[in-house]
Amino acid sequence: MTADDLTLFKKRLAEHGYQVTKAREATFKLLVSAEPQTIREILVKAQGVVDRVSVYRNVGVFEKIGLIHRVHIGWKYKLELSDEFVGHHHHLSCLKCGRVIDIEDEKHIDDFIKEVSAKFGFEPRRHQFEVDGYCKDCRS
Amino acid sequence: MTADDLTLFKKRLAEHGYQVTKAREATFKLLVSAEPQTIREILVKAQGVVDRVSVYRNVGVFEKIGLIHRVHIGWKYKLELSDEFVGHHHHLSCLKCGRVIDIEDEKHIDDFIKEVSAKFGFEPRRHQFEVDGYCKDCRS
DNA sequence: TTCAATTTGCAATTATGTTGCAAATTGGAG
DNA sequence: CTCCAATTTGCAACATAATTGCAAATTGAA
Repeated sequence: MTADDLTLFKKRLAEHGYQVTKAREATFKLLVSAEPQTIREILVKAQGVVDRVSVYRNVGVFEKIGLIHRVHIGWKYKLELSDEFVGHHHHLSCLKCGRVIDIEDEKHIDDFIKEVSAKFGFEPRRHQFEVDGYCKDCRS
Repeated sequence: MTADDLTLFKKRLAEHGYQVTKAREATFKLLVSAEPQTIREILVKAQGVVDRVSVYRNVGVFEKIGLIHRVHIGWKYKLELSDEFVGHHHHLSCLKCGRVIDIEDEKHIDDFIKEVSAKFGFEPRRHQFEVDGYCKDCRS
């Protein structure tokens, strides 16, 4: 993670009236260390450093202020940094090996969202797109 | 639900070597009664009729043989009948009132999946697309 | 440095999902 | 229709995930 990421992180917390604490900084760094990852993976890494409960609570805070979001990959959800850190993208998720491939697209998806939102008078805020299947190495 | 739906349901169970039981039929009817809905909502309705454990087990069976699938709406997952019952579609989900609007699209999404799958040698099996935002009545 | 407000960690609780097993149900053979 | 092996059910117990109350510690602003 870059120094800028950390600065932005602190800025966002302050903007929303949250304090910058050791637990929050540590938890954020765990989130950045690999992604997307499950809450379970984060809890394991947090062992002895940040309490389970604080991890849950702060992940909740981070989500609320838009620092991270949940992506549903297969059954479980994983946590991922928000677009301002990693850029907007979607996922190809391998059903066999679990590999996640980031994909970009603004044309198809955004066009579609605009079109359908206009049709229903809907005001879109977030979207998620995910494709499950078999990656190059796992297809038989 | 139509009589045809029930017939198809029984046919699919038989095809996969599963018995048609009262618990399964009751659970399927609960699934059809509203959708998409959370497992929790189904468990409440199943009170005194079908045991928790059997609901979980049969929902698992239904998923496995493709009668239903999970859709991730906001945080939670909901259960929805598969395409052969309700047709392939996606969702606009209201962050305020929870309303779910079904939307159709084959052009944008399918084109994009084809394009990106070819690029990465990926073999797509399922996909999910969801837009969260505010519906006509809830936008301020 | 001081202090009110926020946040943390712990213990306890609730929610969600799973497993083993005896009893009941199902569906096919006769 | 009756019988029976195989499947399925419901119960109790267990496992895992997430939340809550509260005293003690930390934070940041004066």
